[in-house]
Amino acid sequence: MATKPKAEEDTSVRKVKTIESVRGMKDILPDEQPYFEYFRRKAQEISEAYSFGHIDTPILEDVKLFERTVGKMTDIVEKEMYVFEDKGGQLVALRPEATASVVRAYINHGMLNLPQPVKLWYLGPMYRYGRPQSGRLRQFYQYGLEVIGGADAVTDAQLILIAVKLFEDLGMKVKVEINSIGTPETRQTYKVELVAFARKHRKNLCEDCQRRLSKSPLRLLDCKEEGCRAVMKEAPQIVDWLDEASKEHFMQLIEYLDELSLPYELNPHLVRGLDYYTRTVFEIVPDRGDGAELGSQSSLGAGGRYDGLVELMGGREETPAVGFAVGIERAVLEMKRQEVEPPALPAPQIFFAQIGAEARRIALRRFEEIRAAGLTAVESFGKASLKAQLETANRSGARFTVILGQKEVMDGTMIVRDMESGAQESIADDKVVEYLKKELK
RNA sequence: GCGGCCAUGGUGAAAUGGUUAUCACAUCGGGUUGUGGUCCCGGCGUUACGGGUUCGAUCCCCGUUGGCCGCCCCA
Repeated sequence: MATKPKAEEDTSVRKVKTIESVRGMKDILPDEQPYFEYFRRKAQEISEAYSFGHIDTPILEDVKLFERTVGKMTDIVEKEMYVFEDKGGQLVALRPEATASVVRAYINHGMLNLPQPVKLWYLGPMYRYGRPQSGRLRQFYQYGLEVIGGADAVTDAQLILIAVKLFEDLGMKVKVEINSIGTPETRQTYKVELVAFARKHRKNLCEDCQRRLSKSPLRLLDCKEEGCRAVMKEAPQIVDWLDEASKEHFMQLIEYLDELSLPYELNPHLVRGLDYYTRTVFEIVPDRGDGAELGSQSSLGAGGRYDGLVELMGGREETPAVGFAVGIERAVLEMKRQEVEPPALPAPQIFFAQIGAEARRIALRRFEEIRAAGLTAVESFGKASLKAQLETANRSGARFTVILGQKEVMDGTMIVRDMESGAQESIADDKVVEYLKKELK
């Protein structure tokens, strides 16, 4: 007892420094989880409804996996990948996307011997080391679907339909933009053509586009500068350079979409940043009505066909595939913007309050009995005063509060309080569950 | 990776080169014996971190870190 603390010493004690989360990584707290859970639930429902199998792949992969698939020269691999050497000296990467892993799994597990096409869905965190912004984090969640082993445009059409339906199921308004970028070969010849065209108008292009000319000419197409847009309007369009088969495929896709009465926008300027895409590419963007300006991180989901990827990875030749992925944080941001309310958990039926040590001990057991009877119940056993407990009960929205105090323990009763009217009744403790069930009907 | 804006309690704000940094909401506790949604009272911050200028800095300067916006890129 005799210690006499609180002297000069105490004031000199330095507070321990807090540790912040790592840049671009954020906590998703309970009050935001309803949005994420709502998304996850709807994503799982639709995946299962269209008979996709669930797959989880490792977060860590061999660096070569992404260099080979996403493309060594892409920004994602070149600048944005978390790469490090593990203790065994292997170069590993935090996955920046999941398609490569899914295809690897398809090959590794001999899924080519399964009935084709193989349909898989996944959901999990991805990692890209970029400058964080709203809608762009270094760790972010993606949900995606892959259909491997299906060549027909009907597959593309159905996948686009699923993508749109998912957002509609979530109560959101979205638009879909589509384009075809043909094969790597046709893309190459088109690039040459496009560069030739752009050079002729070089003086009208912005500084960035001057650079893009040599670095990533396809990006000229979606520059937002007015001058560039004017020039690009006249530019050759990739659809006119498609090989016959790709053109045919694209036409079929459009027919299927028309058949589905699924609205879409042809966007000849839509291109993709990952090397593996072929033919169909599409993007899901919010539909906020009357040409409202969309921010730069507005794309909610994107996908396309990647016919060459399986072979590139060492799988069987000519295994066509399509897929798409959704950025869940972006979807959540857009849900909030469109004022979509995720379903809230229903309020509990019962709050259980106790007064005194003896009552608390028994309360613990009685509480389990109530739950076992199928009623939803909450408590705050850590609180002592009845006042504090009733405050908590009130906030919980519980319909009834069951009160067990010293007196009730002696009588073998419990008090049941109707939280709306404030009316209370004393009930024999073996009749309480029955009573509550009747009242809650 | 480049450019710009910003940084005050859990949240949203206010204030000043100088005694105990203001308010609201949230939260916790209390308003005597076991009772909520109203009311009253109280607790909760070394003004992001580090350095500098100054007799003195939350306020001025520099750096760091983080957030936001645009670019790049992408989901």
